[in-house]
Amino acid sequence: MPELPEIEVLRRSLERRLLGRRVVRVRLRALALREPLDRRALRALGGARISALGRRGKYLLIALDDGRTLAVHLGMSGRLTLSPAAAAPEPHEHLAFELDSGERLRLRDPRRFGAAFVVPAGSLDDDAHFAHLGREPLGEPLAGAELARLAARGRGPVKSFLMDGRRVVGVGNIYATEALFRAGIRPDRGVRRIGAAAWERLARAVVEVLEQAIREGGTTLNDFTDGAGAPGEFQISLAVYGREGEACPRCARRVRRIVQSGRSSYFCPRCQR
DNA sequence: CGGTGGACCTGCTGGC
DNA sequence: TGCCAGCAGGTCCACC
Repeated sequence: MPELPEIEVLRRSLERRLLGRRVVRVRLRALALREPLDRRALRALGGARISALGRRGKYLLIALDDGRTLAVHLGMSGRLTLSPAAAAPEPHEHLAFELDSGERLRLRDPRRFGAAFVVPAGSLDDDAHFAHLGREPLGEPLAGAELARLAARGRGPVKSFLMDGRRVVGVGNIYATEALFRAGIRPDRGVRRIGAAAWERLARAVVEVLEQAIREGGTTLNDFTDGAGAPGEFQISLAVYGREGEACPRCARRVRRIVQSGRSSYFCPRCQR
């Protein structure tokens, strides 16, 4: 479900309401998400105060004032919301943190592809979850030459390359698809057959599509919301993702769908080569 | 080393 | 109306 823009929207929406809050109590209702939950380490967050909210790729990083970090990944179906502690647990609410504000930060995840774990003080860079993650595409904006360099020893289709978190983080199926449309590149084109100009267009398209999606509150296809429960609006701006058979917004040709590595790709056969 | 395909889960939808 | 195949925003690992 959530790619970089959704996690960034979530981070910003939770930041104001979580900073300075103390964790009063930790509630665990599941043994594992995509990996076992470390009950002892999670429970031991009780008493700590939240000092910062960060993000690395698709991981939300909740920093505590003693240096520990609570890392949360939403997988495909995860949601993280803040609501009054008195409200009953919601379906698939596997993990929750009661705060001194009288609210509860709730992690729901029907498919349990997400993750939640505690990173000890000072070891964020060493943690195996983050060790091999690639470059953040925003901040210092991604450049075409850099994409070309990252792909230099690779083969295979450009869409798989874009979605490979060891190269560039945060770009999933929706935003890889949309960036390729904006850059005019077919998702099944091999990285070996992409020239400098196309890499430049692609780098710019990735940055633009991610930034626009953040501005528009993320993409809500089914159930994404920010920390307050508000849906995003970028789904209105999707040019081709999920639009098989519809008219290309640029040339009105029918959008095609193909399957690559088991994932759907959508593209315009006229605008993308 | 790099790339692919399957596994991990539950829930919803669309076609019959 | 009801059932079920197919599909879903991600990641990891075994295998070639």
